[in-house]
Amino acid sequence: MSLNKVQLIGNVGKDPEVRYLDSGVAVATFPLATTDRAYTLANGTQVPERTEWHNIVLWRGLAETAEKYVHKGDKLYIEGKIRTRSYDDQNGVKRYVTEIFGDNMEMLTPRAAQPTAPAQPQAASPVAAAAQPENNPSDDLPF
Amino acid sequence: MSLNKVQLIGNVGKDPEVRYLDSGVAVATFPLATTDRAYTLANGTQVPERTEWHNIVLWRGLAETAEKYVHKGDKLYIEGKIRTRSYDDQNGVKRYVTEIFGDNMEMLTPRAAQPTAPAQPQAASPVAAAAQPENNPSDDLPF
Amino acid sequence: MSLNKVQLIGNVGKDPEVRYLDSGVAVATFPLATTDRAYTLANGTQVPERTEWHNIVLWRGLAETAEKYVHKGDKLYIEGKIRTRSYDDQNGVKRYVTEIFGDNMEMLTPRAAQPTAPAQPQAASPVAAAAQPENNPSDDLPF
Amino acid sequence: MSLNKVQLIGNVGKDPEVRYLDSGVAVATFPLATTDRAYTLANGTQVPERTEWHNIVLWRGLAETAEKYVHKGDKLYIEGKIRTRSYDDQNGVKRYVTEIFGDNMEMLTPRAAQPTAPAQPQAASPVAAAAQPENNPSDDLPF
DNA sequence: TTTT
DNA sequence: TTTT
Repeated sequence: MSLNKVQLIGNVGKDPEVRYLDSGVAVATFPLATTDRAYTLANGTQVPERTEWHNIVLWRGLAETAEKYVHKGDKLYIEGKIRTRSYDDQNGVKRYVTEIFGDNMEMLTPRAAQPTAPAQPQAASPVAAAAQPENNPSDDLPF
Repeated sequence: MSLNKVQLIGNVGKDPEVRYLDSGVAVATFPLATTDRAYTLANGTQVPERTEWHNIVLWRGLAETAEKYVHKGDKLYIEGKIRTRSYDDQNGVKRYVTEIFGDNMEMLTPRAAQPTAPAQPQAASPVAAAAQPENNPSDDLPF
Repeated sequence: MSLNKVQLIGNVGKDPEVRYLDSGVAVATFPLATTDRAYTLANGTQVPERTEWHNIVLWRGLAETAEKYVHKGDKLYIEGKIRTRSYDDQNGVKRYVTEIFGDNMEMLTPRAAQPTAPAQPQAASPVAAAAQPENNPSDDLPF
Repeated sequence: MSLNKVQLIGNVGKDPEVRYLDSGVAVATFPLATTDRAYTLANGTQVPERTEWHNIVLWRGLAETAEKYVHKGDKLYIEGKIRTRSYDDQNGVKRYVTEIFGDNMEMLTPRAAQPTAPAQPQAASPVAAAAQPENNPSDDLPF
């Protein structure tokens, strides 16, 4: 009885940072920018272009794909959910950060010619992947 | 070349607060809860139910519709975009809040029998509305 | 590098028909209606309400959930992909039918009070389900 | 109480065909291909890549944008609704065709360097556009 | 602060 | 063939 879905097409602001939890689970994080075009209102007001930065978080297989194939400047499609997390800052004040937990990603930047794939029959293209059941948190994940 | 889209189905946490800007533009805000069901991982870990609260912001016609028809507890479909806004807290520290600017809303809670509509020819049902072109910010909006 | 996504909120036109393939895989089909409201154009033209019927196809776990819990008249959220299939009609003429292969479903019609669940520890609610990896076709599926 | 939404990222199969109704309203049609990757089932079955062709229909401003900027081979994001239409074939048999009425489009193929825009300050980029209220049918539209 |  |  609930839906929490986000879809973004934007540009990667920095190369992904990938860390591995003790369990071996990969987590990738990077910023993604979406930009609203400038436009002019009926009353003549000019609303300037505006860029929104999204904190993308990917897990497991998607994180590993991002580590290998996603780079600063790439255009990506990301589908996932909104997740707000709280933490205490250095002054002990509770802070909130909103992240997008991606469960589907499509790379929209054409790749340079791939090196001929060495003998990996019927392997699906690695540059896109839907979250597998393993995109579930496990004990040592912070949620 | 950009997409910033959010779709939520959830429950309204509080009656909308509606204010009117000097220009007469209505702005409605209210919290919406989406809930991920509990589930059990392959390894037996139980991940509990988790509720995410979204700060919904509606403008103009949608805000007026919300003022009239949206109530605490209602189930809603909201479509819109993610928007992060910063402000200085009472200590002058920069804070961020992420909001969902809705541009489409569908009310999913069946209404009690409506009083027979008194002579209002061809008026579309008011309980759902897509943002009109006027869902644009105007000078006195804070962005 | 591709996206084919459909999201529907509508009403079930008939109880689902469920069949089981030789492999034991369940397939459910039913029609779902979405309705565009009537509205009046700027030039005064009245565009009447219009209902679109979608052919929903669910596989495996989702089909079994539909068999148990989905009924004519229910309001559903369905997420999936568009799939066009061809067949030869009785005159040997090629015909096309477009279906929605659902991979996520949320039941939006509140259920009558459920009988108290008899001892089924930590089972997630059955009335909503995301496609599991097994929502993949198998040999004896017609695609 | 209803949602009929389609989102596609795919490649344009042919240059758009654009016609103008007597009212001056532009209508563009073209095929768009989305492709599911090949994959291998747990049981070893190989499911081959599969391409789905979608009949895209754009109206008014979007149609004019498509006429100017969309070409065979381009990658597009299209958002819209599913619409099934019937017609009688040459034998008087009723046939159905499912189309996607787009109301939002983003061009994902980077354009060659644009000729320097001749003095048109603050004009929004023309290569993307959301349907305006005028994306409504008018009397002389076939629906 | 909602709902199941 | 649903629903408001």
